[in-house]
Amino acid sequence: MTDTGEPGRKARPHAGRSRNEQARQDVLGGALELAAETASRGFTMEELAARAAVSKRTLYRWWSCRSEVLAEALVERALTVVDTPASDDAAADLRAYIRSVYRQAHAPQAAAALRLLMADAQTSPAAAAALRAFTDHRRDTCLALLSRAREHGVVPAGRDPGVMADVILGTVWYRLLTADPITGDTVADEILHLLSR
Amino acid sequence: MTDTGEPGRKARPHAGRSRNEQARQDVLGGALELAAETASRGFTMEELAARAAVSKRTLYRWWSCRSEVLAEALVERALTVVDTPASDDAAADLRAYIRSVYRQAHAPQAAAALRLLMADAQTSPAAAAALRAFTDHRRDTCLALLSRAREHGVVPAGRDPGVMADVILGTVWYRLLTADPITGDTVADEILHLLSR
Amino acid sequence: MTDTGEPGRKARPHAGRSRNEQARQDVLGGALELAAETASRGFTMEELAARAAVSKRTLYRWWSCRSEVLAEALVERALTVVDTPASDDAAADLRAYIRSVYRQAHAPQAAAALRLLMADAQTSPAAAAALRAFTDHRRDTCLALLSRAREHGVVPAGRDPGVMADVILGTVWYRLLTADPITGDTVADEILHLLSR
Amino acid sequence: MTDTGEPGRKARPHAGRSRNEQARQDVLGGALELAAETASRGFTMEELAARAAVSKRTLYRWWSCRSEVLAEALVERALTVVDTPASDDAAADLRAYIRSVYRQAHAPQAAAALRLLMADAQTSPAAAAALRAFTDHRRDTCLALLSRAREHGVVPAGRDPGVMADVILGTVWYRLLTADPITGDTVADEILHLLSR
DNA sequence: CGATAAGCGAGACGGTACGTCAAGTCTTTTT
DNA sequence: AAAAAGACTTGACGTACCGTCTCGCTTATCG
Repeated sequence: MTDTGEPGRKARPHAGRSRNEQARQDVLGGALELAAETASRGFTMEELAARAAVSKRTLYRWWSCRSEVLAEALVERALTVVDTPASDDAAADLRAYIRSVYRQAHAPQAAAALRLLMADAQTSPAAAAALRAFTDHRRDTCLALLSRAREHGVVPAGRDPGVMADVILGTVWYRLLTADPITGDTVADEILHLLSR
Repeated sequence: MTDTGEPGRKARPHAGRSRNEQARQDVLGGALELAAETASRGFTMEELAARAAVSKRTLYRWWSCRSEVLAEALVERALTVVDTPASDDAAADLRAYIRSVYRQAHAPQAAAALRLLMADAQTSPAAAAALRAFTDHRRDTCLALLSRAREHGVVPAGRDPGVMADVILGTVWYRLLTADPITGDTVADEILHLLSR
Repeated sequence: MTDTGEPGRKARPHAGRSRNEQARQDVLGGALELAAETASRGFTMEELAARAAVSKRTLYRWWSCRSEVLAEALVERALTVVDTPASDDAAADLRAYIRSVYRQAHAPQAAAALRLLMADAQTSPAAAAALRAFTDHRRDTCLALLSRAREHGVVPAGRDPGVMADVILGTVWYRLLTADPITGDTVADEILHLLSR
Repeated sequence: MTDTGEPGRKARPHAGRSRNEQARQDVLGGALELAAETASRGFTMEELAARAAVSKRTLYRWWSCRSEVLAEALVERALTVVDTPASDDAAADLRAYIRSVYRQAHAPQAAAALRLLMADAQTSPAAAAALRAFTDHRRDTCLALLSRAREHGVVPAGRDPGVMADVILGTVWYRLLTADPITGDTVADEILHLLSR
């Protein structure tokens, strides 16, 4: 192959076949779809391979376990992206954040994926690590918003911010895992009320 | 036939060999021990059968799945019993309850069993039902205490009691499932602070 | 223990409830029925207990295995009794005997029971012993008839009587075990022809 | 490859890992060994898997039941191949064939395998089919030899060839199944004598 | 007649093997 | 090198039947 007109020069001249991006997308999308479709029983790696029309070998070449696929899918599809606004109104920012977190627990695919991730985390250190990446990141965002909120007197200064973050995130996880439907923004606002002053 | 009170009725109060209570206890105890010992990976029904020196057939005769064993073990061993005091001091009662719930999340066997139960509940309707029995019961107790606390002005009247209960229980579940250690009564007291007034 | 001076004394010739003859008949009859009904797969002791409305305990109290039940059933129901005539005509006697043996292989219950017996005999010494009781007895009868037939010049004198008996019995067993239907007395007569002179 | 006549055809003659021939041989050999070693009780698929150092999954992937393994082993190892000579002497050919059949019933592995096959055939349609493949093939060979023998006046013309074949094969099966030892070629020759003229 | 002892149904029990399933690895061929 | 296809080991699954063992009758015989 002469490859005459390729301006973007590839540094490695000897690097074999390149990764199939389509297959990657099929796997990530398939994982989310399967998670939602098989919500009551979970899905297997074999099902995922079949759904994505990908060999098991390819699956395991790029991801070590189901949780890793789920984690990457959630990131890739921006399903766990929550608003982290930074307006002048610290109270409104915190409210928007909490609402965003609670709304996400509604989205079928994200909800199903998160539930599987949490389930796997209980019996697999690898899954626990994958889950931890989420929770830590989200907790940091929450703490930052709480910090600003405290500076502006939105939340009381004497309370432990870590506990407040756990209250915000723990309550939504609990509802998610026990399959309680959360309708509207009412619960999110109620939580904020409890933490305010 | 004399048997005046029950004409034509065959009493037959017993039939066949009676259930082996020792085996039952061995299974329930073994499940809790194994849950704690294999916390990072979970245990199988075969492991449990071997540990309890019981045949798989006997295991499945009485329990349909791991979750059912765990649920019964938690009840049998009173590991989920929390204080539900009813003194004159509604605030003290609520505090004692919350502390009790959080302390329980410390006990290695109860904690491990609850984590497995929650994990199974995500992929098995049967496990979800077994888990629900706990959460519903505990939530009811919590709501009753919150109700009294509200009457005595310990917690604000305007807030949704359901959300408050979810905050109390959700936060401890979240810490339990993400394997964060909770030391002392500080978190419990902090939660109560947030809900008070 | 006092019983000092009673060597070889039978303390109690009989005590306790006597055996239930009805149950015994139900088992023997049920075994033959089941053998015929489940000819293509065989039946289990549990099926037999259910069919005879008898407990497994009772089954195993009187018979050690399926083959023993079958053997007793065949004897009890006289299903393996073949004509052993002793008329003046040695040739007619032998013919009648062979026809009787071949006809028996037609009777559904006897045929099914014999096939199971032979199958069990291949993997169980106990069953092999039970089967041997039949084959030996039948072979003896056959040899006696052959001996008289030889004396009367019906069959040649130079041939080994043991082999002739095996030819007569082996051929019918072979047809039975390979599920080939044997219709009428033709095969029996053909066998006799081959052995005659 | 030019592949001129098949436009647009996906050749794809092979894909994926090829079957492990060593494992196959280990299974077939192990089956025969086990059959001979455990002649009095039979062997299980689990024993065979262990003996052949092969997983149960692989066993069941290629063979549906024990009988299928045995049948293939007998064919593969040529243990059921009998001489089918076609010399000028039709009598000698028939004699050689019968002797060959009877000698085979001596070989410990073949004998044990055939006994298990016959036993399974009584309680499993699949095994019956596997057995039938043997018996039919062998019967055809026998009938062909008998036909030639009849043409040359070795056996009488008036007799049913099917019955003669059953006599030859049935007698050896009967001796095999009732575990009677057959020594030397005497029985084979005796059978031939009975059928001759 | 009451004690003794065996028979009996029901069914729990420890075992062994069953045949299946998913996990994760490895090999072959094609791209 | 990556990929699809698929064979492979491992180990757990949940079930079936085995043969044994209570359990609480019932029923016959004998002291």
